[in-house]
Amino acid sequence: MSDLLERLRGRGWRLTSQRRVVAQVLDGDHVHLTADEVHARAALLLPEISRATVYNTLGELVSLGEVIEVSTDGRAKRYDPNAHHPHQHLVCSRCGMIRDVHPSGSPLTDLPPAERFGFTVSTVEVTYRGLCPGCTQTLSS
Amino acid sequence: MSDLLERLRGRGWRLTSQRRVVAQVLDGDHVHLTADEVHARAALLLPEISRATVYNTLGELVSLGEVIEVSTDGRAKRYDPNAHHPHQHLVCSRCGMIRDVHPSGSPLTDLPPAERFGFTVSTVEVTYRGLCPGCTQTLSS
DNA sequence: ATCCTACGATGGACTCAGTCCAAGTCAAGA
DNA sequence: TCTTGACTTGGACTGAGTCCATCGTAGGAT
Ligand SMILES: [Mn+2]
Ligand SMILES: [Mn+2]
Ligand SMILES: [Zn+2]
Ligand SMILES: [Zn+2]
Repeated sequence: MSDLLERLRGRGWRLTSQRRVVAQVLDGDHVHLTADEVHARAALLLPEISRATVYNTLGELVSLGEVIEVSTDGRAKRYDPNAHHPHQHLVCSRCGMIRDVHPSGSPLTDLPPAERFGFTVSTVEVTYRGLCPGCTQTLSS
Repeated sequence: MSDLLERLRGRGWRLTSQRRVVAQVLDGDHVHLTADEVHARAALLLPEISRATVYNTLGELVSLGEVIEVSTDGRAKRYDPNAHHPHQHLVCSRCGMIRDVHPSGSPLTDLPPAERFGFTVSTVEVTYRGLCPGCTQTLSS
């Protein structure tokens, strides 16, 4: 994720320790943390980082397109650093676990012009819901 | 929507004036109201109905499958009485307006077994995002 | 028609996620 | 090293939704 820090510097960002730590926490695959989880992990590395700063930084990363905001039903939004490889999500309706998935077909073209009602359609979001292996077992035993 | 009231009676529900009024407010096509909007409209017909009752009734209707809960990003959930005709949603990212749409293709089968990671996948939700005709014009002028 | 009571309604307190703001701090250019 | 505006901080605040003790009433029983 150090290339992310490079890109941010290129955009005129001040490289504060807080921003470095948030970027570090978001590094990896299949990462879908809530803001509070990001805050908790960041605080292990930089104890006095504030919740407000985590929210600010995540918001900035989202509007730069470096992180995707995933809103799952009623719970807290999740933040996904895997923004440069388009993908969809498979969510466990019991425990909330999320996996990245890559469906075949292109959902955007599945919406015929007659069904667009004059909208300028730009993105599509597909969420598969079901039970993860662990929860399937728990509920059937 | 009187058939809805019939079905509810069949399930042992007490037909209170509050439940009747909520059912009445939810009648119609392309209805996607927030809980507070349902409350406001219900209160025109039955002034002292409480927010808690609206939430309770909506929750019950959802778990009976009579109403669908649509969670749009960070805002309040919307409640959709069009539960017996499967459909997806087209949402204006600026003003929040929602239209029902019927994409071709079946998104559920677009997820190959290899991409299911042992999940028992039961539903799929597709949200198309873009600008409605009004907002497209506003932003381009 | 009246009574009974379990189911439902009420409103106010509470939680949780997220935003806002005034004051203090510090990264980085001069 | 100095300066300054961008950034951070913690606490107050908001909005959506839940919880709960208490009260009311739908509808079956008599
Ligand atoms: Mn993802
Ligand atoms: Mn709908
Ligand atoms: Zn699970
Ligand atoms: Zn619009």
